[in-house]
Amino acid sequence: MSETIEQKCLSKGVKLTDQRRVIAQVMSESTDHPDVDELYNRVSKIDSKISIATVYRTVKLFEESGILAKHEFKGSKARYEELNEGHHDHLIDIKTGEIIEFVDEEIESLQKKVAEKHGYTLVDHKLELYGVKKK
Amino acid sequence: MSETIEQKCLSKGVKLTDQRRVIAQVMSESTDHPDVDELYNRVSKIDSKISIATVYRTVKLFEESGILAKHEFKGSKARYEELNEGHHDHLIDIKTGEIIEFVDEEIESLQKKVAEKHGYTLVDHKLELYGVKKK
DNA sequence: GTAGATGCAAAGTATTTGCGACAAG
DNA sequence: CTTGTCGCAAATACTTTGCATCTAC
Repeated sequence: MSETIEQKCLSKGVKLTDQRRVIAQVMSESTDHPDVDELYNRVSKIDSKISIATVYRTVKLFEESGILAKHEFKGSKARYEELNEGHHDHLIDIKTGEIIEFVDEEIESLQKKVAEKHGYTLVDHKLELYGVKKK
Repeated sequence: MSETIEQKCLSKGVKLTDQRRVIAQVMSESTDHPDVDELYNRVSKIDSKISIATVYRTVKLFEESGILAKHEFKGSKARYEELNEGHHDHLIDIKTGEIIEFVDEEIESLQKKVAEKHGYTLVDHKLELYGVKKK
């Protein structure tokens, strides 16, 4: 098991409050990719006094601190997931909305190569595959 | 030179109006990837009576008809570009916002392979590279 | 002639922010 | 103590929509 979100906050100098601890806990326990509304719902069950403004402020802060990753999949709201060492991309089922995570080293290295070819150093990338389940 | 947007509308059964013709013309002449506001500005210079609601309605219609492609690059507004046969992905300069188009067949086929491996048929994908210019 | 398009302003979403009260370090 | 955070409600940004009118086919 790697560092918890709380530990990451400490090591990155992000002040911990009760609200942030609850949000961190909920994100850690989420295996899906909740949007802010959904996250707010889950957080509210633990502490109903936390406002949605705080949830917005916190996910933004965590994102800027490299603790959470924000995804804006096709035409839907922003969704978040915990960022761990293992980078991965997403395959989205366009029928069900299910999200599958995957890693493909070959694609990763080709991306770097493409950027280099155009005189750029690759800093970040986004790869989303949209598909339908084969019968 | 390939089909104009007007021709595409005709072949796809999209009714042509003066407003749509102006929007089509502006998009054809744009070599960048304008957002709705910018498109509205350009369109207004030709016909100042066209409303922004019509611009929104038209880009949506054109997108659904496969005439325009909508992109939602990191944290910015939706941007549009004309869709031609040649599919391509984007390399975005994170310093200047400049957008470079590229095609890499190898990555394309690997994407299909990844989807297949997970039991999916690839329907669509999004690949964005973010980089900084090398000195 | 009729179904669909337009302009306008009002209504929706998603997200951010000003401010006074409050809490972490 | 002091700086940053919180909750609240209002504000903002982007996009959609109801309705009366108009237009392409």
